[in-house]
Amino acid sequence: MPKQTFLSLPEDKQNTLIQSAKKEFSRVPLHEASIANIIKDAGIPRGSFYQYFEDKEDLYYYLLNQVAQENNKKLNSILQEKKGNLFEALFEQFRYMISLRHHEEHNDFLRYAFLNMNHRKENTMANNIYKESLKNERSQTLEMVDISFLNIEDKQELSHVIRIVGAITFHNLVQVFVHDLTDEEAIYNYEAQISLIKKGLQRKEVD
Amino acid sequence: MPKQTFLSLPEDKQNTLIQSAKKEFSRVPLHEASIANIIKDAGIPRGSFYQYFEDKEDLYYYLLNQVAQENNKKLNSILQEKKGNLFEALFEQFRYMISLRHHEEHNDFLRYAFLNMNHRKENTMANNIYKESLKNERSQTLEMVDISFLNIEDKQELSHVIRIVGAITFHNLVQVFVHDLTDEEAIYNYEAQISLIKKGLQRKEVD
DNA sequence: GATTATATGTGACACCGTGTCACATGTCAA
DNA sequence: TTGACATGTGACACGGTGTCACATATAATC
Repeated sequence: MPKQTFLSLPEDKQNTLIQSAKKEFSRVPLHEASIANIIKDAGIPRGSFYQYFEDKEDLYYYLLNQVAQENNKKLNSILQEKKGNLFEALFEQFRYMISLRHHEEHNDFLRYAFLNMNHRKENTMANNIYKESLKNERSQTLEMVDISFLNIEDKQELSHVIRIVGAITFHNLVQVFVHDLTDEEAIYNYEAQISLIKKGLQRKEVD
Repeated sequence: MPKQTFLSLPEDKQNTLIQSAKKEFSRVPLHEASIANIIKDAGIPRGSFYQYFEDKEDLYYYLLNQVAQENNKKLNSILQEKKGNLFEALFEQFRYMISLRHHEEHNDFLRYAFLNMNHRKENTMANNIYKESLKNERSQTLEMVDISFLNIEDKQELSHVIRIVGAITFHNLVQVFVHDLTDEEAIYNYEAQISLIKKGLQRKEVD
């Protein structure tokens, strides 16, 4: 998290730094990005940077979290629209996520995020839904899922469902960027996989 | 891949370097590991290192690939033992993977690998099964799966099944290390999730 | 065995990025 | 005006990387 010093900064100065940071994180993946470039672009001295953030990661995950919160809002609105049907909402959200590639609003920020997806980034993107689902904490998003669509006994099992679809969704998103899939290819694969887990991977006994 | 120079080295000199590398990669995650430490421990000059490997990653993925090949052999033998039943084989393999934590043979090498799992590491660990499944290349492992256990039309769909169970398996392995789960917790979660995707996530219509 | 060519070993060095610290400047209250 | 505290600043020490000119070994040819 940014230090208080940063949050007290006039908004335009915050934005300048954020823009420069996004620019750098869109140029190269996190581990290649340099604070030197960010402050040069933003025109602030090195010492100031460390008044605002702990380090490069601190700034990066602050930005990623902002993006994640936008996505989360989107997911919530889709879930509402789909009346709690998790699978339909997932498709819609997946389509939305891969469509973001074509807007250049976030430049290659998301692209590099997915190309170098790891546990921490995934958790940030998932907005801690994983954690909340485990601890049965109230989560606006989870509350909206209508479990009557799901083949589970109780709400407890929902956390496993969330982890399953989460893992598959992230895996597919990574594939999109790694293999530069077209929207059609990406959606085809994702639908194939979600369809499989919906109906079950195990062949039913022939009675 | 190591350069020819390294492969031509007398075996004991290769091993010294490999041991030092494993030591360093067990001390800290890849991005914090330093060539300086490895060569100091192995007692070889800096210039020599670059005769043998392109860089730190080159060495790291060479080691990870060795571990992956061992795991792959293990998986093959389990698949044979389980007569091609993918799900039973997965359980067994999962148990085996988490049991590795308790041997200190690989020290914390695997631990840091999973704590910082990303696309490239996952792909290396999966031994390119993903790729092979996509391109319908012959893969010893894939050939051993008896698809008559699976709810799929043709062999083509097997690639989606592999990606699904792969994504879930890796997700669970990462959780093991991130949350320091006990063997029991880890197995319980994994079984719950595999069981769900076997029978299907979607509630069957009540006729 | 002498000579040449080719491969491998070596470590000093230039380069670059990080995080810190002593000092400068601003803010605000007494 | 003064002092106390917060914030701004950039030079610097540190540590890591990859390279390059040179040294040494190995092999091949006469």
